[in-house]
Amino acid sequence: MPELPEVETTRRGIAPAITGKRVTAVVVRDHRLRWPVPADLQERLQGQRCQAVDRRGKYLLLRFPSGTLLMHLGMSGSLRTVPPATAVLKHDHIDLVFDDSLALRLRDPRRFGAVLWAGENPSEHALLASLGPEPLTTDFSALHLYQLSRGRSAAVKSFIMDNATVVGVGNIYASESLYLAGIRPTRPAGKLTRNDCERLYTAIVNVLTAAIEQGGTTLRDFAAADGQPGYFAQKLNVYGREGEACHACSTPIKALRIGQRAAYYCAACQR
DNA sequence: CCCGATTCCTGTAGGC
DNA sequence: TGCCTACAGGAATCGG
Repeated sequence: MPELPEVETTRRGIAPAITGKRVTAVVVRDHRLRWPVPADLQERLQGQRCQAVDRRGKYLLLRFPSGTLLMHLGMSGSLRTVPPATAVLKHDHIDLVFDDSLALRLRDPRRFGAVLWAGENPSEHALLASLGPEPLTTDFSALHLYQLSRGRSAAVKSFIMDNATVVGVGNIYASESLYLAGIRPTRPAGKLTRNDCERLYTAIVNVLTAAIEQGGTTLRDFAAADGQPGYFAQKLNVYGREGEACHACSTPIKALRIGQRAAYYCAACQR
């Protein structure tokens, strides 16, 4: 399930492989993603050189002279760099072929991902315009969490998973961050103290940073551009560990549903 | 504005 | 073994 660390791992994998290379072919085998893949992708990209691969939240931004290609991995998407002749498997929906020698191949079984053309000012694109701060930059802070949460009754877990609060925190890292911060996921966001927000801020930054260092979390589908899994799953404290012992106090981890999503926490360590 | 529920999709796991 | 159902979740969208 690609969250920020998985998308960043993907970015780091594909950027050196395609930056500076020219698109020689675009193959769209299935245009039915979250939104239809633009029919004019080939003519927009043909002959264009990829200038950079950036990331905004969980979106990858492939920069070309004529504009930016937005890619989102949804929940089951992955990007690999493969020789163009590599056998196509089920769910391999799109190839961007570079210099006739390398294909950037999008695989997405559940098709929740997106590939969209954003033009020359992608930050003005509707999908990017209202995103909150990047968690690993100085745009994000404890004060931001504190101020934005005032008067909010939603559970803090829903609050930090909202991309308007901060980008990149999905279901796994939300539970992990709240565990590290010692905060129950059900707490109304508006009841967080300044100190809570300090600990939550630090926890989010630390957990995302550590996950990137491990190449992300592979539970089932996720793989980096070279096909390798991420190893952060070995470091999870609460996610998916219902009934297992808390690493700190041995209390069995509890699970519940918040906003139709599984949440995991230690009732002893988190208040 | 805010918030919770619904929706999209397919593979997998669990129950019987 | 096979069939059925529930569940996984990013995030837009909708209804209250």
